[in-house]
Amino acid sequence: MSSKDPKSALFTQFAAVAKAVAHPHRLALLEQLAQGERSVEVLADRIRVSTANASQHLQHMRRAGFVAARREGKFIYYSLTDDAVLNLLAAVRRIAEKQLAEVERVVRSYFHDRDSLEPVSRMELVERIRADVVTVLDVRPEDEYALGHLPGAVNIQVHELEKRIADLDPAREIVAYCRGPYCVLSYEAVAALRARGFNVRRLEDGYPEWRAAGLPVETVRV
Amino acid sequence: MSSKDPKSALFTQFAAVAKAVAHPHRLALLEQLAQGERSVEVLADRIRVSTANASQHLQHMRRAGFVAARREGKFIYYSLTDDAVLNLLAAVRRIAEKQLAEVERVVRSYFHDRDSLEPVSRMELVERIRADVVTVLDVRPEDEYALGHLPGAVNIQVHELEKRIADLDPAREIVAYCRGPYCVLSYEAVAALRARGFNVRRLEDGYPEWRAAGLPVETVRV
DNA sequence: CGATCATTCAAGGGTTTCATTGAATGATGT
DNA sequence: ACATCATTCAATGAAACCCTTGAATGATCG
Repeated sequence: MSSKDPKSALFTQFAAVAKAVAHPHRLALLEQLAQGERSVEVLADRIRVSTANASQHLQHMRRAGFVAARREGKFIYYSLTDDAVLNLLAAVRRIAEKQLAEVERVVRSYFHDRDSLEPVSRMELVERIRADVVTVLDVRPEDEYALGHLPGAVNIQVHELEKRIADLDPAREIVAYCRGPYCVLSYEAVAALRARGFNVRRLEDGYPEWRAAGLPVETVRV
Repeated sequence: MSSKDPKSALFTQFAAVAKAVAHPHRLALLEQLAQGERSVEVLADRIRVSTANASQHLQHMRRAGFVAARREGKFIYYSLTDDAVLNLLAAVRRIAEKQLAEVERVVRSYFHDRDSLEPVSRMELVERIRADVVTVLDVRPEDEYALGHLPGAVNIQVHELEKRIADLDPAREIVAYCRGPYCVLSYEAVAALRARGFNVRRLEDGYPEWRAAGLPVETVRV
């Protein structure tokens, strides 16, 4: 490792960083961690892998400096150490979107008819929140909402939309958001609410990108 | 591959993109390609691997959409398909610099005393070129210079500096640049010229970053 | 056409990575 | 102290990756 010439030693280090994001499970873990701190068990459960497996991947990323572990009681909470990791993920996504036909295909078949949903940009949403002309809808699970959400956002999960439809003002435009650009939940919410006649659009990205952009967030007090 | 659920299919695609940069040789190839088009043999020679091996890595990256191949005569020239790849590399570098102590150590021991060299930012150099108060010095090999260089740059390689020292005006400040932030050549040039009493600094990045930033470049006519 | 050269292909063996399993660790609560 | 629970460790086998070697391809040139 350090017996090679310095130039290739550097490339070896850079490659180690890239390897840390070069596995589907690790990307899934990072997406979860971008929402906030999580215990190993919760993470393993969310991405549907065994606890031991999740633990191994997390340690791999800890060695690369991507995540940090904190013990509290009998749980160990992992979190991102640096928002630069989000930039790396964004760079990977951008290339994948542009260059892999396969991604386009998957996205289209999964997020049916993406274009018709006309996503709202972050800046546009900032304006509309200030002008108080939109209802911001957070469709993530309650615990993620509690760890942080957009200012004034209402938290209703997709499967509860029908039950709590009365909480939404049909006269106001709604902007729904979720975990990130590839999170399904907000697509589903938009589809469901449109079927009910609401004027609703998606935010282009999700909560982590909003926070990383330095825009204000709220948390639920415990 | 496509039998899995769409979410993990997406992550698999993203991981494939990351894997394309997750090997030291591939990173080295990309650094070379960032300078411009190159044939397989030249690339293999530059990074000191066998032709077959270089060919394999190049094909790996072609499958990922990073590079394109063009046949001309009996040579096949590879080139970057997209400047977004440079963003990805920059994101990897930034994380490595920030989080891997090892990188810092290697950089320090190799690029002795980096800080004392006070790099010049791109914007600062643009100003100084416009004011015509600097000599811009390109220390890369002649063929890379020919493919593209900063406006008005003089091309002198490090091993020829002594011979051509008369070509440089000792009264003007010199800004040296090279292939990229981790290219040794410009460090060596700065050290050599300082020893001769010149007022000389490095450009913070290199030619590829300059071009990717949309700044003007010149090429040598054939 | 036949020779030559750059590149790619195909097969091999060696190494690394990955998921699973069951045991070990370390903190909590009785 | 003992039982419990979350996490990590260690070992195993399977799969993926990587480099080398030698043959195949496809273009140029005599």
